[in-house]
Amino acid sequence: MTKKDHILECAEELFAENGYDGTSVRALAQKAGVNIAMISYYFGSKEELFANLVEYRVSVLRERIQGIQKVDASSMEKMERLIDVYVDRIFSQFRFHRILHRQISLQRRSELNELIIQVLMKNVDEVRKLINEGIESGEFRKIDADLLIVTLTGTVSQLTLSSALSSRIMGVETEGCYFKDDQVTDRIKVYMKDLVSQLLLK
Amino acid sequence: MTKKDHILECAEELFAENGYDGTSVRALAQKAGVNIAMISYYFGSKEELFANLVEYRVSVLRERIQGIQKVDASSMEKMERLIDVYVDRIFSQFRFHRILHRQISLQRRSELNELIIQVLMKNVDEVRKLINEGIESGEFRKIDADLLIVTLTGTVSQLTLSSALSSRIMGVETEGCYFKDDQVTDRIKVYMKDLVSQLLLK
DNA sequence: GTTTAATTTAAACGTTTGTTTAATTTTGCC
DNA sequence: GGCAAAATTAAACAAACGTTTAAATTAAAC
Repeated sequence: MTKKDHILECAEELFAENGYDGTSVRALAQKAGVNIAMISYYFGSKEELFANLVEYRVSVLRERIQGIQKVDASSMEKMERLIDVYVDRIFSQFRFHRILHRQISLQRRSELNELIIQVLMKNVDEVRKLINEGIESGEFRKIDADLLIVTLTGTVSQLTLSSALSSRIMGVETEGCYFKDDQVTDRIKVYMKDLVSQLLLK
Repeated sequence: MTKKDHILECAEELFAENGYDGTSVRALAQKAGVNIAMISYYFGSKEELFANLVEYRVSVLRERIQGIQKVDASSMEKMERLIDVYVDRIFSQFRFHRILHRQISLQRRSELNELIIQVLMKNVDEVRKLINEGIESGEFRKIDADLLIVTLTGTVSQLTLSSALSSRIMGVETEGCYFKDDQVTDRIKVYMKDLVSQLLLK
């Protein structure tokens, strides 16, 4: 891992903990064990570092979902596979996911936010296609596919973003974080698969 | 409205837009049209102002839900009423809701975060009681009530927090914000009622 | 081994931050 | 009207911010 990547990893951790504005360049340099000038040297500015972090992570975002589409299976089987992939992926990159959604939760419109939304919408379109195919083939009942996507992403986002609250709701102790507890992630997957089958199957 | 309240309203707006760390005391004073020293004069510090804002808003949080419990109705009717109340309430205070969840999405544990979670958990407990009563009476099928709550709050949070994304998903133009569009809120309520009935009824 | 470029450093840059001061104006009360 | 309390002001505070500089060190190339 290059030093540049190391700085990005540290930035990811600090941004997730304290937010973008709450993280100073000095604190980042100290955590990464580099001189403060190295941030400007590598990235130009703090904001460019952030943009770099987004690009650093989103490149793998879409491929997984597209992989599901290609498999020859029923729409419900695809949906279940989607849930496995989605939950695993978000949970394994929960820090980045947290930063991403904290950023777009700011109302101010920036180019960075536009970029983030564009990337996420590509994934949304993939999922919507999957749901609508199920509806058109008659396998699924008619449902507001848009809002179902909001529910699926919203549920997972709630679990990752507000983990301090969610762990209390679920009654699981969160030494470290529950994302890495297989028992908990299984519980979430089982629940979400039950959710989509109840909502989609006739 | 007192001047103090006026400052809190302005703070709510700025915090929702730029985040807590992203909002300077000077910018707040300017928006509120008061001298910068008035913030310290009224609240002591920026952080105390934030705590004051939380208390300013959460006092009405619980009463509405508790009101539903007292009505003599079926569990499903209560759930539907809950959705109406919850969606209306969050949407009417979407700025505050945004600030609240942005705050607890920070991993650092502060007394303020503990306070927020405690308040929110009281509401969670009310809803869980409602669901579990329906299950015990046999009206509802057995379901992971904890995660259903995560889904309900997560869906609404996704709609309010990431409104720029959600509006794109739903395909609604968001001149101003869609929270005030009755047609959209109705669509959301209809969807959520369908969701709970599909998930809870046998 | 010398030279050139890349990397790293300590120090300082000018702003902006949250907060405080001390003087001034406004308000309410007798 | 006079007086004490409350409200408001402009100015300044030290500290922290993101960024830049120019010198020192390391690495690579010939």
